[in-house]
Amino acid sequence: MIRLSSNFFTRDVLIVAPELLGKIIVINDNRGIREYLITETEAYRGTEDLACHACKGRTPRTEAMYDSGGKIYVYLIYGMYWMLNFVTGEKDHPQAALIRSIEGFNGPGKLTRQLQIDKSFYGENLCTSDRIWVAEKGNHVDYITTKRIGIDYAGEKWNNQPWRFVLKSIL
DNA sequence: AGCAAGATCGGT
DNA sequence: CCGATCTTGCTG
Repeated sequence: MIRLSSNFFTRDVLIVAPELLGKIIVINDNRGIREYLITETEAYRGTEDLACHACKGRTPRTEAMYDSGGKIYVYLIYGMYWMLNFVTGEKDHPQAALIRSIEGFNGPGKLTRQLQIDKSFYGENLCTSDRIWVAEKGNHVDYITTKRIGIDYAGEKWNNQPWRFVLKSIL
């Protein structure tokens, strides 16, 4: 398996988010080295996207999304769940792919509990970190797209973008 | 300083 | 359907 480098992540999130399907998140921590297959992602794209946190402007919380692709953007939601995002695109073009599911763990809050992801991963570089990275096996995947989950507040236009990507099968 | 909201989840 | 639980960002 080969670790994905920054040239994978610095492309547009609408390219990167679906391409993350079938890739492997590798975690190296006190429980050893573990591998998890990515099965579901969502794209959050720029200040125009009213579902993207960056639409509210640049704040300390969203700062990581303004970095160049390949960093980690994590935040706590509902006081309980860490959301794991991979920053994509060029510097100062805030975008991120939310990792919604990994094989065996459906749901963005459940997978971070399994991976032991928390605030300490904020800004971490997936291309150089020794505790988390993304690898590929070189297989092709089949997937479907749907609208994104849990963003009704963003209004009809953004709620209806087909920016959720779900792995159907590995070819 | 106070407050409202939230890219969720599990139990009624 | 509803509550848990707490950080963030906005208002005053």
